[in-house]
Amino acid sequence: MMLIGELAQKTGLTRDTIRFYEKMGLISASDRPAGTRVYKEFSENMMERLLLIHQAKTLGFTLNEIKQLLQAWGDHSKIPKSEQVRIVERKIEEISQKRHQLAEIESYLTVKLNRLKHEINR
Amino acid sequence: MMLIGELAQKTGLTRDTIRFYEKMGLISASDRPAGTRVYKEFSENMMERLLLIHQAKTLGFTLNEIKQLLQAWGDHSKIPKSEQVRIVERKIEEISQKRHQLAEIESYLTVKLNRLKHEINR
DNA sequence: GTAATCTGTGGAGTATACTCCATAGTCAAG
DNA sequence: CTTGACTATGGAGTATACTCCACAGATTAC
Repeated sequence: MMLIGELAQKTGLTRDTIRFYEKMGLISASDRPAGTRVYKEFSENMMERLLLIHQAKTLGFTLNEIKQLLQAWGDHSKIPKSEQVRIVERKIEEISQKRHQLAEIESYLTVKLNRLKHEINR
Repeated sequence: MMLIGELAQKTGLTRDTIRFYEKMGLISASDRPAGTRVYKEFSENMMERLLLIHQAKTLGFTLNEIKQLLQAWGDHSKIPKSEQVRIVERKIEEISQKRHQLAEIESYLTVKLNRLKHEINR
């Protein structure tokens, strides 16, 4: 368990971003009393979740999409298992599509690159 | 050559989005006089470019990143060829990273999926 | 025991990428 | 020759995802 500063340092995200994600319900924290106030404590699990969120974001998923996916495997999820399976299956399908698109763009860029190199050696 | 309505219909983007991209310099148009005003005409080339832009966006690239990339192969680009090569090479590298990340997330999801299915058949 | 650094809250502000609207000119169909 | 569907421009508004700030209490290092 760790406080927000340590979590920020370990994930490379800012405290504000982490608080934003917590308010959005992407991650959860437990309360730790501190005098008249309450600090928030985060688990290793939440640290890994943050890294996953960050990765998914750079791959073009929105926070709402990610949230829906994360809810599909919370043990206390109210979503029925069969529905959870459907959500995860759909996400895997989307990922496969994205990989296909990346391959397409990559080959497109490779052609461009070879043309450029050819122009240089002329 | 076509006007914006046809381009919108063919790419699935809205006119507003296309105008926004044009103002941003992602695509270009030629002028076609129409009385006291001027309409804009777009080539097949620009249509394909829009599809590429759309694809790149769903893969997590920002419009500014895409713009930089597109500028790297404009014939009238002021960027030296050697620099163009570097830009395209870097993009290809990023794409390869993204593919790696997608593979990671996919295997993560597949594990989750199997666990869920196992829980159902219990 | 006090200064520096941490913590939370609330709210305002910013960047990106659109999206909508009002106004007004253009053009093809009947 | 008018009506309906197209076009452009300028500017306001929206959704997403942060980012920053002021304030105030908590903790650590000296």
